[in-house]
Amino acid sequence: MVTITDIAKICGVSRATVSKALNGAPDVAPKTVKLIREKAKELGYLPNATARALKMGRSYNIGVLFSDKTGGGISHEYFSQILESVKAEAERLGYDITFISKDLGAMQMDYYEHAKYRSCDGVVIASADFADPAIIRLATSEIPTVTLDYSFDSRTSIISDNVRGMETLVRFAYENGHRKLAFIHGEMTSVTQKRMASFKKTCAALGISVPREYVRSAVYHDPRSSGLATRALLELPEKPTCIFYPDDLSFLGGMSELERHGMSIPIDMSVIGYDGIPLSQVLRPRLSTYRQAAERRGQEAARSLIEQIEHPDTWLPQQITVEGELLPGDTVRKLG
Amino acid sequence: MVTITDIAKICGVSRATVSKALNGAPDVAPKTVKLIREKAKELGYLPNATARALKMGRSYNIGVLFSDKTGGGISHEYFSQILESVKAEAERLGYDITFISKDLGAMQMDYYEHAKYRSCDGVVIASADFADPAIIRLATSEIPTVTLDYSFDSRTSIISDNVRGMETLVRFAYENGHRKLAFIHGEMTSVTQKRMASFKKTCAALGISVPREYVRSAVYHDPRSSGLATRALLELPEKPTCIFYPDDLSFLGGMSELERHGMSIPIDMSVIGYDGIPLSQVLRPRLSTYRQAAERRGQEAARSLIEQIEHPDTWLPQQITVEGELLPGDTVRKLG
DNA sequence: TTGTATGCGTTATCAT
DNA sequence: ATGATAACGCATACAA
Repeated sequence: MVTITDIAKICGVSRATVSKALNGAPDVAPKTVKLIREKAKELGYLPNATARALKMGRSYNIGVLFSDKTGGGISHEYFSQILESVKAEAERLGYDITFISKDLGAMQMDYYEHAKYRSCDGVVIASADFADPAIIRLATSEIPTVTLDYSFDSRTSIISDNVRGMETLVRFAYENGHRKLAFIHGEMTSVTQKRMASFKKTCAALGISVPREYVRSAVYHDPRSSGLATRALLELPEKPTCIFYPDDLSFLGGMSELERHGMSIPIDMSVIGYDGIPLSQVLRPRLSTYRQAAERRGQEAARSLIEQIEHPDTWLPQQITVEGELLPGDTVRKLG
Repeated sequence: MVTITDIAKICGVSRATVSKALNGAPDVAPKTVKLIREKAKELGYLPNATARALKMGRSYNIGVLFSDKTGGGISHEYFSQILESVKAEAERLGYDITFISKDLGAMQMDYYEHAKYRSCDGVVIASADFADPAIIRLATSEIPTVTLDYSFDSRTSIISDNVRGMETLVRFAYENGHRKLAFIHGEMTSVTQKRMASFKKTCAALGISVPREYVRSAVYHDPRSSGLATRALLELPEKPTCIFYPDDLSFLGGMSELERHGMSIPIDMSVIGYDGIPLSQVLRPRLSTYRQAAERRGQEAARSLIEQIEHPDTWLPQQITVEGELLPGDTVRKLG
């Protein structure tokens, strides 16, 4: 391994000078800089991030936290899109990313400890159970953090406009003549609460009454449970004309169930998803859904986290709302 | 930050003793160990991976390389499954993972340099363009590596049984009475070559002749291009009875195209995918495909890489083949 | 403009 | 059984 010491010897200067020259310090003679840079390149010198981190107290490494428990593991398209955009933006700004988890090998540590252990400059918390004490510990620690879809006091968060999103979808169904709307929701997180409240509020504003039995619970990203909820809805004496699903993936469970009943979408039943993952627009008919801009959200998360890391003095916590958009698709039938 | 120096002071011993006690060295008095461990816990001491890495020359950190160019970005379900399983196995063995990419921030480095810069103990190379000089440099360097679906000389690789997989699928179609098989393939990688060769060889063995125009090219994980290929097949005077797609996701493009032509699967056309991602079995009808055990492959990759890192003396390069399995699904019609 | 000295937190060697 | 010391590679305050 080539170190600055090697370069110093060859160039006949001190290590300090090499370090300065390589880092663009102003107080080194131009020709010395040139010589050093040339030799460094020639020898294939590479800075050692580890040593640099130890010395500077900055690792240029940010943690990313995906707790799979919530059904938001990285293999779900929506979250992998977020991961990919966080990664891209972080790398653009010169940071690497490391996954933060519980229990690394034999040592048992919680999220906070893991992040400290790896000297992460900050952590993006995506898809986690925000009631978990371990998450709370991390999010309220001295480590800079950014959370997605949940706000901790005096912390920055990237919030999707769940209220507006759901309102948009309900109005879309309404404008297409639907008055019997069924709502299948995921686990009771704060996101779920917002969407459900917005659903009910918008319905009320439009003069639509939602019977108790039109609201069913399921699990996010789990087609099976949404399939069961769909079946229950189809067994009602008075069926809805449009079903809202917790997310696009969950809709697939409903799709199967509808086909099993010999029903065609949207002729016999209209459906609406949430998320707007690429898959939803590849299906035929295209799913009517609300697109949460995953890339923009991941990018914002990384950007604002690094902003906080690099300018802690001028930084202020904020809730950044990233707006989504309606993807009309073809699964909501126009009712006479 | 609590360091061993703090603990040493409080316990009235030297830093060396603390280090030994914490790492379970045999030459420390049991009661000293007890005292030190207690105080460490009390103070909330955490080892510093950075300092440890610098001193030991081992980072307990492995790189993961997904080059997006190949259309195998992490947001594709198959690759995110691999990522997730690599992560799980690495963590189980006490390693963190870091993404390796080109061009970190302002500094431009190639993959090899990035891995060195972060002191990775090894790298899992998944989904890359193996003709890329930068990949070759990394894979033939002194850094331990494991590749997926491509073998470098004297390196270990995790190979999926593409030959057997394709043979299985062709025979499956044959047994269901199909004799007119069309084949849509992805970009010409070594994997593609193997699958195509196996397709043709198996057809030949079964006495099936494959007209030139039944073989079309598309792009992996790109429904659109497979849709176009499908359209071309449907315009032939003599249509095939069964279409093979490059992968499950690509099939979705074909699905749309078939529906546009008013054709129903599998009544009017049989189709076969590849990969066996969860999505494929959520669709109705269930896709007939070949499941590559992504989790097992990711796990094997991590396991064998760490094996190599920790026991370089007894380690031997090997090609590990992970077998897949036929998922019969319901998209291949039984022909009279 | 350049060099010297020091320390970041840890582990390893060799005395004591 | 314990401790003093050096070293890993780097950046920086300060001296020259």
